[in-house]
Order: sequence, then structure tokens, then C-alpha cells
Amino acid sequence: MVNTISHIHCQNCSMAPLCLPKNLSEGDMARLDTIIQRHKPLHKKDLLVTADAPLRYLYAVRSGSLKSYTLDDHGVEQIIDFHLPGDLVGFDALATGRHRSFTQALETTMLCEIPLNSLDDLSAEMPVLRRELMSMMSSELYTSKQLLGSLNNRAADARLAHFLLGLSQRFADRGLSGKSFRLSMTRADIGNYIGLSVETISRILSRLQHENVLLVENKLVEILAMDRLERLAG
Amino acid sequence: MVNTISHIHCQNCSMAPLCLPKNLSEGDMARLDTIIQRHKPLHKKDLLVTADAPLRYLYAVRSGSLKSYTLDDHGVEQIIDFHLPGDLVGFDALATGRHRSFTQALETTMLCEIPLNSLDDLSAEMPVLRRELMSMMSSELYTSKQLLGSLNNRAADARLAHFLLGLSQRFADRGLSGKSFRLSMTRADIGNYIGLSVETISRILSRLQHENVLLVENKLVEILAMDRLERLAG
DNA sequence: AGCTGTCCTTGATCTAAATCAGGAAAAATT
DNA sequence: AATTTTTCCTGATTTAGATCAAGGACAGCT
Repeated sequence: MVNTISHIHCQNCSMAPLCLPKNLSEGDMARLDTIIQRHKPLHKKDLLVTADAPLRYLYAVRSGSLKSYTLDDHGVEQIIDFHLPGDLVGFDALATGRHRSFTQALETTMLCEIPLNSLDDLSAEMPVLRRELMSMMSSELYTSKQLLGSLNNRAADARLAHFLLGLSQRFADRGLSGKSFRLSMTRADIGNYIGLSVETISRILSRLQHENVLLVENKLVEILAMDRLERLAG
Repeated sequence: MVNTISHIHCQNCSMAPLCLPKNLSEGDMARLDTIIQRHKPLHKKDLLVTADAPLRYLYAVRSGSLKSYTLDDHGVEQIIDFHLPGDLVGFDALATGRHRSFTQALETTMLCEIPLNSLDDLSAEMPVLRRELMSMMSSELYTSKQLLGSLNNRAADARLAHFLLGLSQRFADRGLSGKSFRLSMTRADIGNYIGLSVETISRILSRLQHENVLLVENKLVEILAMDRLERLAG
């Protein structure tokens, strides 16, 4: 019998509607599929890419999650991204041809590996793929700039609300519950990402729980009052 | 006699080495040049694009400068970018086909207008142009994420130092002085962008002047001790 | 040149969130 | 199952930067 694990294709991947092949015709998708390879599963804390390493592949997250971070002058981690299934990892490295951050699994994570050379060739021939690539980068750019706007000049609870709503939206986009989900990152990771101390994250989660906006149990979060959370996020 | 103003071409534009055509062959550059149009000059405070307007062109800044901003729920401006000569405006709108921010001239500004449809066609045929587009988006993405990292969790003086060093680098890249330059944005704009109040910007500039790190005279800034500024930025 | 509105600076006060501290609960490792 | 390590929570204290306040310097107008 054929091992099904070794035969994952874009055509039968549940993430396809969100991922790179989302707007491709059947034929185009099949062509893209031929260049895509599977990557061995990562365990929690495994590194996918290291800053400065040459960029050879873009990675598509199939399941699990990761964080990307840089190290500042003092070797302190600075988280710049969380990646969920359907996300592509590596766009920020295209300009230099080298990765500019570390990317580490937050839990057991499965990935597809897309060789850049082949992708570039394909994008010459497939206008839809080319536009999709541009579009995904553009979205990431927008999200990143939005984040800037919603962190600067905003109170701690607004930042955290924005973060939770962003996650909620992304889970919902993936066909999962946007109301009830698991945080694969620690409170410290969240604080690092949105510029707050762990204690502040913890306190605000507790407060929102008391105010019946959230229900928090360890890593599990349930949004009880989406409207109030949205009002908080501003 | 031919009016020279009406005959600006990539081939004789001083910004070409930084701008979209930077890596193109002579022939490719000439082809790109045929689709590029000039935009009428903007005066200070003129809007180039409005949020929600359909995206038809990318704009390349030839001279002058602009700021991009969104409006939050309460109609408060939130600056997400400053554009200098050689920069391209509009990348964050590719995904939706609509602009997602307002872009306004900070001074008299000259621009080139690049029709998106033609650019897409060209990028199918010109691999170097395609990669250049991707590369420019990637750079912008990286800068944006870097900024996130260097604003979060950082003291006010480190933020401002980072901002000034970023400007300095960009001026230097453009063949201008990285040591002595003019701020085309107000203190309030800077504060808005890096998440500090006007007063704090003003105070830190004064302090850095007293400490002989900077020389500030209205809009003019001279960096006296680059090393100390870099140490501050961390 | 003089007027008007915006922009910048400096000082005094206040406050939100960081830091310090300690303990409890999970999770990983043995 | 027991032990170690990491993560999370809550309280007390401190502090960096916001806010309030007011005067002075520019820049754009007429």
C-alpha cells in the first residue's frame, strides 16, 4: 500500500484555498505541485531557518505554527511574526537572497518546501501565479504596516485586543473557530510581539476574563464578547 | 526647442540606480521607459492617493517626499510610511486592487506614474524586472518588520535614534549627505510614526544636541557623533 | 512689512505600564 | 511518579513618557 503521508498534493491539501495555489486553475495547480516538496516535520523549538542562511525555498505551513524573530545587538529575541497554516515563510528574504530572521516551530509543524528557482520560472509562464505571489506579499506588507499603526500610540489593552482579533480572523479564514482557539505561543511571546511585558499581558487577560469579554484557560481562549473586544481594539 | 521637462526618461534619471530600473539592461530600461508617464507636480499637502481609490498606477518618487497614513476609527491620522526619491508607492494595495492609505506630499514633489497593467505584462517578459519588483517589495516588508522590532520594547531615545539613522542611510543611498539633512516632516509626524508625543521628540532632540550627538536647527539635522547615535539605537 | 496660524520648545504634573518580588500551576524531563 | 524547569499570575513600587500649560519662533498670506 502507498504511504499516504508521502503523497500530499496541493490538489488535496485543505490549505490550498488560502495558500499560494488558491487562484490557480487545475492545470496550473498541478504544475505548481510538481515543484513542491515536503519538508520533514518540525518539533516544538526546532529551527526552520536561521538568519543569514541562503534563501533556497519558500515554505508553506501545512499544519502547526511558527514564530519568526531577529536578535538585537544584545542578543535579545525580537519576534516579528507568527505563522499559521496557509502562510508562506521567506518573503522578507527575497531582496538579499539570505534569510533575515530565525523561524522556529511553536509546536509540531508540517511544511511544504517550494524551490525558489523553479517558482521564478513558473511565475514567468503563469500570470495568475505571478499575481498571487505579488498579492500575498502585498497583504503581508499591509498587515505589517497596519500592525505598526495599531501598536504605536495605543494603550496596552487595545494592543492585546488587536492581536487577539487578528488571530481570531486568521483562524476563521482557515475554517476553524474564530471564537475559541488555542494560543501556541507563550504570554512572553505575545508581549514581545506587541511590545508589552509578560505581566501586563497576564493582567489584561485576567481583567478581560473578569469583565466577561474573554474566557481564558491556560492556552485556550474563548471570545465571549466580540463586539466589546473590537471596540477595545479601536 | 524641446521642453526638457517633458522628456524625463529612466535613462537619464538620477534616481534610476535606486528605482525600479536599477538592474535592467539598456534595452529593458528603454522598454520600461515607454510605459512610464509623468505625473503633474504635487505641492505641499496635495494628496497623491486616497484610501479606497482603485489602484491603477504605482508611483515612483522623482524628487520631494510624501507621507502615507491611515485614519483610525476616530479619524485620527496614523502615519505608516515616509517616501523619498527612488521609492515606489502603492505596493500595499496590490492584494486588494484598492489603495489602503492616503499619501500626501510633504513638499513640492515630482513623480513618475507606472500603469499596473503594462507593468504586469512587462514583468512576464522581463525576468529581471519581475525579480526587481519582488525584491523591492521584499525590502519594504523587511524594513517594516524591522521597524516593528525596533519600536516595540524600546525607549524613546532609541526609537528616535533608529528613525534618524534610517533617514540618514536612505539619504546616503541616494548620493546625498547622510550626516546633514533636512527633515521634510514635522516633529508631530515623526512622533506619530514612531509612537511618541511631539513634546518627547522635541525634548530628545534638544537633549541630543546638548550632548553633542546632533546639531539641530529647525528642520536641519546634522549628525555629529554617528557612533553614539548608533549605540543609542541599539 | 505685518498678520495669522502652525510648529516647536520647555516646564510641571500625572499615569500607564515596567520592574521587582514571590508564589502557584503547568509542562517537560528523569 | 517525582523532580526540575518553564510558564503564568498577582501585588507593591517605580519610572518613562503622556498630558497639561504657556510662550516663542517660523512660514505662508495678504
